[in-house]
Amino acid sequence: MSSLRDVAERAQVAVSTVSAALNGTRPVAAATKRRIEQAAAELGYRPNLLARGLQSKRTRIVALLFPAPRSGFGLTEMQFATGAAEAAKELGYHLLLSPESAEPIEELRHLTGLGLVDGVLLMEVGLDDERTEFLSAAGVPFSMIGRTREPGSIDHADIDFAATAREAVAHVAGLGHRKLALFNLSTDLYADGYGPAIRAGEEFAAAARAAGLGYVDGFRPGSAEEGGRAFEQLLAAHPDVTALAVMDDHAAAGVVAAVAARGWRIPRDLTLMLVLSSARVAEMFHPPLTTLEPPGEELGRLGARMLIERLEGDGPPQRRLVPCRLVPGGSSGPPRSGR
Amino acid sequence: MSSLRDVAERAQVAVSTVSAALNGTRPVAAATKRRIEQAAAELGYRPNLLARGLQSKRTRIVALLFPAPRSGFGLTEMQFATGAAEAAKELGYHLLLSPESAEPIEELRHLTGLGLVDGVLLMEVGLDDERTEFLSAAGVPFSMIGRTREPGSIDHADIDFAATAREAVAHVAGLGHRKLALFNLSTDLYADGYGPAIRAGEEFAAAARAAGLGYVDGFRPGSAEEGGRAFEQLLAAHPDVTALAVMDDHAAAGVVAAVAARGWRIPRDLTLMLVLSSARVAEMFHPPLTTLEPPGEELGRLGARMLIERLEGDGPPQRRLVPCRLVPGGSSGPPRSGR
DNA sequence: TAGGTTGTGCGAAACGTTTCGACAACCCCC
DNA sequence: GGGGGTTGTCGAAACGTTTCGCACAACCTA
Repeated sequence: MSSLRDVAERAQVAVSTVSAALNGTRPVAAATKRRIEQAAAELGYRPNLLARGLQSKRTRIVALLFPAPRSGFGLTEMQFATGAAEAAKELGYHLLLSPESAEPIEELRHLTGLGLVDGVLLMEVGLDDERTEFLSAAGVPFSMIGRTREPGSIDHADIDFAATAREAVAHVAGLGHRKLALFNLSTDLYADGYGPAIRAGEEFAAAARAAGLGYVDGFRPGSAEEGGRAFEQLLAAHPDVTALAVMDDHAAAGVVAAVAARGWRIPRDLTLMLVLSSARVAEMFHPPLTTLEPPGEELGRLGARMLIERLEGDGPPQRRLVPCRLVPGGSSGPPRSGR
Repeated sequence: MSSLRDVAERAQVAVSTVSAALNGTRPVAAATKRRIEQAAAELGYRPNLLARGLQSKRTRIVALLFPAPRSGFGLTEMQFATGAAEAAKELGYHLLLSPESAEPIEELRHLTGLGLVDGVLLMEVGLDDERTEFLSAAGVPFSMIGRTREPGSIDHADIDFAATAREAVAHVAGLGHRKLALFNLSTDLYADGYGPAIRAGEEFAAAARAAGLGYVDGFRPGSAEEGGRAFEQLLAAHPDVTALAVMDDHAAAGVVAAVAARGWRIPRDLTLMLVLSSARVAEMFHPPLTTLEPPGEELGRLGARMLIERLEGDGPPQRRLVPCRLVPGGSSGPPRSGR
């Protein structure tokens, strides 16, 4: 690899002049500059990021803290990573994929102590997340995909659950339904204070109320079997429910099976929506399910972008909420008439 | 951040001694060493990776080249990334997630010219892959997940298609089936010379022949609709096929629907297997499909590990082939009797 | 013509490591 | 008690940048 010195020699100038010319950090005469640029091009010069980082204290590398995949992990989490990596690249940054294990704080201390990364991007943020406190205290710039209970002045990008719920409610209300039920994520996650589970629950309730729609809540099936059982219980307790939103895709599979088992058809007898799961999964069903697809890639992009903007200069804290995209499938229809 | 100099001052020794003591790179008296270690611990010293890399020409960072997600992207690709990141971490390395775009060679030139990464991990390797030639010529260490037509002496980890096919064939043969069909990946991928598609096709044919099993090939449905149609065509042309392996998960959904449409049941009338797709997807079906699940995480781990081993010292080129894991579902049974 | 103002380029220091030759102290043994 | 070997430590150079003070010429202004 050729270095700044090689370029300087070839262009017959001092090293510092080359640096200045290439970075535009201070004025250089046009002729000199041209000579330097040509020399650099001829040598195929690339600045050494390590040397640059060592001197400038800025590596232009950010880390994405990637939790150990829990069971429900899917495409969305991958999209966070790819979206963030792409956004970083567009802005001239690099993304480090840092798996997290059981000792997140210790690892964070290690990672940030290395001087390798300028900032950190957090995903799968809990309602109360010790990592945010650590990073704040350590003075390490960071942003979140998701959010804590009180994000305060921390940059974050998250799903707009309120808008998502409104859209879902409007969708079924527009078809004439009068009563909607929500199957939330599994009890385990819910009990952990998993943000999306909590917020989706709250916002669906609020949206239904605002729309004057009947609403049933409280089921949290985490598997196909539980999904089927929950569906039967739901109908037993609330026979007038005609539309159902399901957050766990396995549970949705169970519902589909239970619907078929009782001789019903979708969407004739039930309007079924998949919430926070990807359309790719929804297409696997027959008919393909109407889906509220989380904007994984965009959230990843936004998270990375706001982190980098914070690194470059400071503005007010940013918060970006993006609603899920409603992908109509074949599982939506008017409510079943009479009984 | 405290530096080596701070530690040296506190321990009352020279900087170079601290370096030697901490890295064990040359002997240091036990007492001195203890003093140094204590000083380091008290200061919470962490070596600066940039300075270290600048000097030693080794950053202990490897890049995973991540292609722009094509349509069929799924969990497996994510597992490559997470597996590789974890393996790297265990070995004291870091993983850079580098998205690829339309100009892979130019990007590769850029990335490797920066001096930031010690080596590169390639995934989604084509049968003829220009990236391998570039990297070889540039002298950049790399390994592959997947393989080119002629991997030669390049380290790689890939699916053991032969063993996978044998296992699938043995599975259905053991149930009494006499004739098996394979629905390969979509025509687009196949025509691109997508390795897994080609190799799976070859190996299934070979395994069936070796087992004395009838075998039908040539279908490449890439969607649910195409899957259903292919299934009807298959039965029309080969009514004696009783077992079917499908590689595209959407196509599998179409097959399931077509089976139901003609009043058949799985597994009573058809044994259906999903190949190269994840069990998580297979569970979405009713009944859950028997799956040959690709060892995504392990391949990621192996790829990273063999790259790092190559960086650390050299041995003979490594090749590791790992078969898919057979996850029995409810879609396997004896062949339908008579017609 | 003297003094100030630009415009341009240079050299040296610094970032935090690793590496390597030099060297002091000590021991052993003749 | 001095030569030769061993053991442990030091200091300086180097990696490839960026940054900053300074030098020097040319030009303008009074």
